[in-house]
Amino acid sequence: MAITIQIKLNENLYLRDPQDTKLGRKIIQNSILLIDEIGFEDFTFKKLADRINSTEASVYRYFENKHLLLVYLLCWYWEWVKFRIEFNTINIEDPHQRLRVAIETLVESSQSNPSVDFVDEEVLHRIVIAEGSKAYHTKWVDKENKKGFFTTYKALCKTLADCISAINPRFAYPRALASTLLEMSNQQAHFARHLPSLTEITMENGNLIQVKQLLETFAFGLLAIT
Amino acid sequence: MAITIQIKLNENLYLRDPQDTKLGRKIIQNSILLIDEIGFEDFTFKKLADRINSTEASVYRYFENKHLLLVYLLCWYWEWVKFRIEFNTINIEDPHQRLRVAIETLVESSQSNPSVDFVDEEVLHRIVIAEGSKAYHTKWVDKENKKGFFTTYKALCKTLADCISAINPRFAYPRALASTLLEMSNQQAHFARHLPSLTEITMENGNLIQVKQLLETFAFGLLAIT
DNA sequence: GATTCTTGATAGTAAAACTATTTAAAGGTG
DNA sequence: CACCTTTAAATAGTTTTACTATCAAGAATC
Repeated sequence: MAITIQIKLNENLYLRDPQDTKLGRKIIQNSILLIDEIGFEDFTFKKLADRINSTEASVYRYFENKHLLLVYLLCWYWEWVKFRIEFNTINIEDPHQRLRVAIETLVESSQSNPSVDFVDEEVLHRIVIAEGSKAYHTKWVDKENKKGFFTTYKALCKTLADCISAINPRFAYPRALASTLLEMSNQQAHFARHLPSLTEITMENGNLIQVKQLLETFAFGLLAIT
Repeated sequence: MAITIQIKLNENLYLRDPQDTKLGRKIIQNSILLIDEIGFEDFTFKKLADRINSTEASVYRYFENKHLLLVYLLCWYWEWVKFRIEFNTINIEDPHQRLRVAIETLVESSQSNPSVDFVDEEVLHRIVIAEGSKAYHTKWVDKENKKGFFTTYKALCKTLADCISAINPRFAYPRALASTLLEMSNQQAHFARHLPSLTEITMENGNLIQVKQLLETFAFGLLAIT
């Protein structure tokens, strides 16, 4: 007996729900590991199939192409983050505290869903940092937005924006600040690792706490004054 | 008689300097237009070659692959922005005013270099907005960073960071704020166009002035308090 | 126990990404 | 200006990626 937290994603993301079958779960699990290892550009369904002792065509039964597989993984991640933020901020009245907890949850990559063993959340977070922006930097953005692929991300942005407006109703850019915080959390981690002169965040002793402080400085700094 | 402003880029970006030959300049000019039209994923050297009545192999003489061509274009853009910011802020002493002018220059995409007629700066700016992040979101970032491909971008970030530190020496994240402003200027424009609920910026009557105000609010809002 | 339905394997095609070789043109030298 | 050298560009490939069509085996249903 246990409570399991199942993540259900937009049906248009896949041809066959990968969570339903053994092969599907192997595809998710190993695509996360493989993309992390070799990067999204070098990642192919052929390489993935070889890794799981299956074939290219079998993978194509689940996902139309590798881009949609990536979007699936990113949706999975944001859905999980959104759940955790909602969970962690429930019953917290003070919007300052809500925003603080939301930011903390956002940068806490390691926390994993115990009921889903085929997703390594920490590795997935690395993928979000390294490849996340590729979800909406394509010529299909508008079509995919219409299909609802970015609904969770937008909802997450709204949650943060509502906090922001509650803290300071006179602040003119709640949604822009919210999306900037979401983007920064990954961007600055990416810079810390690859282009360190673009940020004060360092890789030493885990940049988790540093990113959290950075985001808090930005958010509360902007909201303190009108 | 006229002063011409020539942009010289890192030699490792190309196999043969495209600015030196007629074909090279046609490659630059038409790759900008073609990437803008069909997006970077669909862009191929074959399609480009057909468009300029040349061949794939001829294009390969100038650029190792399409990724390096994109990085070349992005470097071109940032080099031009950097020049304009330096030019526009020269002799301005007050760091507030320097930062204000820098932000304004940053969002002024339309201003073009009269001595280079084969680059449409406005179209190029659209490419930077849509595809810019792909420059350093690859598994080659570190190698390309070592080759100096991001030197200009980093220098631009430093210029802004120095302004920021001059305005408020006690602000703990000058470089992170600088890189965030650089990224935001394109990101928020991208959101305005494709995912409008993520920002207050709208597409109506040109989002130029709006992005400028947004960036100023962020920058000066964070620097006003300690 | 036959049949439909699902799932995975095999074998292919088309296009993209890149190379090697050949041909043409330009530039300089005796 | 004929010859040689150098460089640019075209032709014709190969390999890899992305994707499809067909087929076979096994499970579920009637």
